[in-house]
Amino acid sequence: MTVTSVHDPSHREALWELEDAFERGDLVSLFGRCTVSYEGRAASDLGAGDRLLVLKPDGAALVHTDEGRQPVNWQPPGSEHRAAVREGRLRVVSSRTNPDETLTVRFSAVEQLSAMRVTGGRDLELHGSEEDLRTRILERPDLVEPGFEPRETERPSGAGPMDVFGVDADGTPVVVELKRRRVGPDAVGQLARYVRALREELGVEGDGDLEGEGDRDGESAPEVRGVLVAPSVTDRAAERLADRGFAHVALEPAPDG
Amino acid sequence: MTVTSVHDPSHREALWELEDAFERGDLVSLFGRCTVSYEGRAASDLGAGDRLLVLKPDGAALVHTDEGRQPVNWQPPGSEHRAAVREGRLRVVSSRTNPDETLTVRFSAVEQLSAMRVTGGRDLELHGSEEDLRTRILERPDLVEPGFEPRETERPSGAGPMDVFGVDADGTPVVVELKRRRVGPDAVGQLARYVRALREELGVEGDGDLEGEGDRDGESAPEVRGVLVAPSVTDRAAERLADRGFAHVALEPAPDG
DNA sequence: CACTTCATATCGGCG
DNA sequence: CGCCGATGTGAAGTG
Repeated sequence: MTVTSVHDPSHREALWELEDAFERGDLVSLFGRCTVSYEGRAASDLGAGDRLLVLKPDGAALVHTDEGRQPVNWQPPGSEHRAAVREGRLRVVSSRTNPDETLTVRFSAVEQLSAMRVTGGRDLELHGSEEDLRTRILERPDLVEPGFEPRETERPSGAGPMDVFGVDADGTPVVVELKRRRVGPDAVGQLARYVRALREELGVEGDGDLEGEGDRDGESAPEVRGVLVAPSVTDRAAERLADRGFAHVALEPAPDG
Repeated sequence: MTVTSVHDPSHREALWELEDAFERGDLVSLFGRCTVSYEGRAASDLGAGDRLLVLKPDGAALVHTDEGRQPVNWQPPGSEHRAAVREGRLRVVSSRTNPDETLTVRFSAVEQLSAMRVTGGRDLELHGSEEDLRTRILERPDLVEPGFEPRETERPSGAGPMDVFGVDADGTPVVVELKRRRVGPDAVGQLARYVRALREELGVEGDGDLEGEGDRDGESAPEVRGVLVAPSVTDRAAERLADRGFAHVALEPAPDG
């Protein structure tokens, strides 16, 4: 039997089933009327109501209401689950250290408890990620611009690793920042940090990070260029790109949108 | 009866129960052997295995394995759930528009199905958020620095609303950026954007965003100051704060850690 | 709607 | 274990 299920169990029955399930390493689903409290990185309290509590053998705990993709309360993997009957209620506690945090669920009534043996694949094949975008660019560098030559991915810098480093048709160093979706100003800031770090590393004067310094329009170009590759950018991001003298290349992770 | 539960149902039985549950607006929990595919913002495939599928009346769908806080696949609230029996399997499809995306779960065998009527509170009382940190500072501005006077929260600027705007003991404008936990360089970039926008708005020359311009050490101070309030900062963030001439104030959302 | 920012973000990779 | 950045991030607030 891969699933054990009890309907409207007493707290004692529920406790036995829970402890057996923990022992077996089963995935547990508990539904009933409960209150929830959390203390750790923050603190929270949730009044009485019907919720679905999922306890995973890796230590994860999820409290779900009838709304939202996110659990209303949770505990990350690596926690330890314990159960007991106290003051006429079934108490389930999940806690961990580093950081210290504890989730406590107190059931006044359990309406359904299921313990399930889980087997089978967990490996998800995902397509359309930033890595796909990088692969696409390495295979067809001209999509960034004619004459672009990638030299290195994850190239280290004083500001962290840059997505793609290369040179343009003139041999000028180019820092490329990749985003799989439409981006805001933060991505431009990220690109700017890498460009700045590389300018310092190469001892390039550049024209700095400020707009309107006056020596960009015309002949003097920055000696390290920044290119943001993303499907699209917000207006604010576009302004900031212009300020910094960076380019935007509209490109999706996959050939079609 | 607030919970309907069936063990090892036939696909037909499961389908009836599912359709009834959708009709009633119940929360559904389905466990069994299945494959999962998604297509939308990205695309993914997941081979056969035992998983827990949760279907919420608000349109959210969650596929959970025995590991991780996050569902291995999901569909956001606002989606529409449909079920059918096709090719000897129970097929559950959840889809939405804007963006167009579809989650498909195909069960070769359903081992447990529960439909649960959910009532009761969803309102979580949370403490320790950034808003708590703001409240703390507004009540005790001296925690930022002696003589600090908050003037406005969420003050608009060309770079978006700043957390707290005020003046220091000398009457110099101060932009305060709040973070509830330890921060990296991105937070400094965010603060820098606000400071810069305010300098432009006030027509202040300032000393720019670049370090080493030479006119900071000594008499000439920036005419708009930036202060980052957070429990702690990373080394890289500290460097960047120093570059920009910004201050860090170590403070937690709540009086104790 | 789009844009921006917060989150008990979670998660993975690297040093 | 801390730092850093990606995520089909999600969710809230605002214009």
